[in-house]
Amino acid sequence: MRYNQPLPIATNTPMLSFVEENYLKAIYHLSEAGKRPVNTNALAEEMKTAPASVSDMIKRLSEKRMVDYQKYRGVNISEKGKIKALHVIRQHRIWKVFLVEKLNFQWDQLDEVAEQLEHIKSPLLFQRLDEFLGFPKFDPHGDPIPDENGQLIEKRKDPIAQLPVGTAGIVVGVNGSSASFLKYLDKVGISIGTRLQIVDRMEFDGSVDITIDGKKTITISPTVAENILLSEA
Amino acid sequence: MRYNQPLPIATNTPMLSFVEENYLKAIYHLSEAGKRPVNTNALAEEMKTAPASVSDMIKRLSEKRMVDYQKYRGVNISEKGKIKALHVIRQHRIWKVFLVEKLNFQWDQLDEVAEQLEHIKSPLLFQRLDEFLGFPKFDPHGDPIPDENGQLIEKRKDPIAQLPVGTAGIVVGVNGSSASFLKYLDKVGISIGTRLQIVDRMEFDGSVDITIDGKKTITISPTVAENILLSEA
DNA sequence: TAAAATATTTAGATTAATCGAAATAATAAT
DNA sequence: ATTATTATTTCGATTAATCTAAATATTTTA
Repeated sequence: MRYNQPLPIATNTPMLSFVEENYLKAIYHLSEAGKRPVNTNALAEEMKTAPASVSDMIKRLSEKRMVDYQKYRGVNISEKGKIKALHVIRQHRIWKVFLVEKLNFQWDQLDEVAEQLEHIKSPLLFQRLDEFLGFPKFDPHGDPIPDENGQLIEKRKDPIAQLPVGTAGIVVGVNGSSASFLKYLDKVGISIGTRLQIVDRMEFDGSVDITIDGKKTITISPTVAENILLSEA
Repeated sequence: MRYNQPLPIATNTPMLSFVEENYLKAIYHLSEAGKRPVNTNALAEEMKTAPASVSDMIKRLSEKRMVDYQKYRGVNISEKGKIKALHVIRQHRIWKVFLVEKLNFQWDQLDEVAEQLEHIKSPLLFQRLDEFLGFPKFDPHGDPIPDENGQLIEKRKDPIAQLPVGTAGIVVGVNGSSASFLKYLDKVGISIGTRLQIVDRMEFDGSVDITIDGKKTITISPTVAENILLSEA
């Protein structure tokens, strides 16, 4: 079926269908995680589709030089494919920032919508949206947002619980997404981008005292400390 | 090809593909404009597709009870189809407001992107977006935004040039979209939602004096008066 | 009202994406 | 080094959307 998608703006990389983009994203993620060729079954699992479908699609992506593929040998993403994938990931993460910061979405409502929005074709839209959001570097899960060229400044992100007393950093994400946890963070004034400093740790239970934005100091439970991710800054 | 679209949230109206939605929108618009059955050729023209494709698609939409159709007799949108169409139109216009108000898009860059965004499936997204934008009633072209139920409060919108002296109203749109015209409007402080009053009209050339937001009064040329649309309020 | 012109539909093909079942290759186990 | 197991690919079909060319209707015009 034809997509009625607008024509490519800049045809440096050829236009891919939504589905092709999703495969590329999955291949990228799986090869980052597992390192070395992605096997058909894993991809089928990830894409919730039959292995036969994966074989078909991989063949087509290979013809488009988006992946390197040899029969029975699994698939590796190509340089072109990587750029494409990072492009989609960039758009996905930018939308997530928008949904959380501007529309007050909760963590667990994000992906369903972002997975649709990420495929919108409009460089202008993303430039403007990026600007509107203040050029965010991390999405609400603390994952880094690649730049237009697919450059991705990977920074360590560690739970407060694993950092030494004295460490200062920016909140770049949280683990989990329970509504009550997010409400708690909201109440104490912590969100993505908030600057925290670890001022003390109680040895007997792992509670931590933190200073928020250099203003008030509060004590957080070990569980909370485990679930707030900081990045040096 | 399958869409990988998310499953329908509320399955009161069945899930339609992007393309089906676009046809419905076109049928709705054409039947509003021309009144009475939409003929195949007109639809083919509107959809930039072959008449044969239109026949095929109409048959499918008819099976889904989205249109009433009899061979060689043209097609009428059904009640179900109308609701669907208005839904898409609502989403299109809400996005347009967002693009102009938040991302500073120009009038002529709007439709290309809005036509992609309008098909996103997420009631929550549109609730929140609507709220974020302050529940706008008109899009940047002055077209009314249907509510969630497809109710559409049609209001007259007339060029200033055609309204009598003394009339007050809200700017609900503009004709045309030249960059320089928009820049001019911006300079004099007129945008969607601005309240204007017509205080005088020069008979010899049709220039009009208007008061902007009850504050300053300026004179606009007949051309400008022709291209600013007011709605009573 | 019959012929000419126009509009619409059918028929047969094509492409993207999918699937299940059968065939084949690779890997693990004896 | 065979055999058994598992992974992967091929084959044949299906669905949505499209197309061109040919066949029918409808409408217009003489």
